[in-house]
Amino acid sequence: MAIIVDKEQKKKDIALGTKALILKDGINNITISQIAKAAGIGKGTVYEYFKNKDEIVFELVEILMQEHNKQKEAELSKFTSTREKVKSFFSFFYIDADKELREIYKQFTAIALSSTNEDMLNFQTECYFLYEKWMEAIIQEGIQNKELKPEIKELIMGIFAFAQGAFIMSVTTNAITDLQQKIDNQIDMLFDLMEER
Amino acid sequence: MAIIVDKEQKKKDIALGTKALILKDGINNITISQIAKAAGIGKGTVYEYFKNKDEIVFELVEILMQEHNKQKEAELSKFTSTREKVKSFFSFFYIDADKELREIYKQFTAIALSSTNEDMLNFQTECYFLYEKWMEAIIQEGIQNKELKPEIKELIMGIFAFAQGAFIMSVTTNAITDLQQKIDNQIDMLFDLMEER
DNA sequence: CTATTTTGACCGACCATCGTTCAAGTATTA
DNA sequence: TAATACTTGAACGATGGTCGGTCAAAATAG
Repeated sequence: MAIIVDKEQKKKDIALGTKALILKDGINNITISQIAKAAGIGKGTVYEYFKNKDEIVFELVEILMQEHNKQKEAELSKFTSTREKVKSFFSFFYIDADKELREIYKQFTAIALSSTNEDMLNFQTECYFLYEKWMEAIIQEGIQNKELKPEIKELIMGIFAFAQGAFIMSVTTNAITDLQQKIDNQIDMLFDLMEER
Repeated sequence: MAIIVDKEQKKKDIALGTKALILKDGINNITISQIAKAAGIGKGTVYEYFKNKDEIVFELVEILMQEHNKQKEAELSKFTSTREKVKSFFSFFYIDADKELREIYKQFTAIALSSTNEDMLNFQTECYFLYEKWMEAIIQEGIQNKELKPEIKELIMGIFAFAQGAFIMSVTTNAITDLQQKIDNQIDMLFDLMEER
């Protein structure tokens, strides 16, 4: 036997090594050669770890999302009011701290829309269910405290799609100038309707 | 001077000539040569009318959207209840009749997310404001009839983003099985909350 | 009316680039 | 040394995009 490299770790290293480049120019505007150079490996080696350029963005999203999820989980526990928890949850779409992940996520969404990839589908599905679970727990708390009417559940789940859509619109149109205001406002309206008084 | 062709018309002809191919294989999986062949012109001629492949999808979206908007405008006037009008408005995202436009729209969204193009941004912005205008008119009617509370306005505007987001999710995850049910349900919930009784 | 020139449309051979492959090479361990 | 694991960049093939040239219609000149 000879060297055994940790394939998963090396994938991560390569992806992270090209992160800056992908953020700056977008995956469609950079070449495999540039990627190899940025990651400090040979062109052929890239193909030992990734089938194509798109998969590198996928790997990056997975890494950064996982990190993000950890932070978010900690963050959520800091808030006491249900409303603030929900707002904090969706802050991903506008806070400056998540700017990089957001850009990668944008590029990843473009990829997901134009190719069909089982792994990507499964990843996105898992994310969806994870977030749904979180949100359910948050809401449940509010309902048990008698802060909220039980009917809020499905409405709040709709905020997932709303926030995603608003984000896409903010990128693809000039019509949405203040995404945070848009999202927070929607959450406030729903909570105002659903608060037990 | 020599022959003068209607450039705009020819652009449309070329785009429509490749529609089937783009629907079948996706713009990323076909070559300019294939496009030229499908449109019955030489490869060089494609570049007389389009800067690149993406612009052909853009042209197609413009053509089909315009057509779609005409039909939708007529369709909307057929419904009497505000709720049905709103539901009909968003049926674009699931009805079988709009399947083709939806596929083109999907590919176009991927393009819009990965490149920045002034013209595309403006087009999407115009669409957004047009639909907003329509929706405002529909809602206004309901408010004046005393069917609806005035507060519904902003909530319904949120449905735009919701529907867009739910559509994206239905394509990029396995979590959304019945998009129509999801959209209709959200509309029903909002209307139930906002109906004057 | 005919010949000549001008012009716009059209085209496909050509070029440069880039994704992908693979045979050769290097490093490590037994 | 030999076997194994991994790396690599030259080479290949495909494709997006360019460009010089052709053609036919229209304008103009004679």
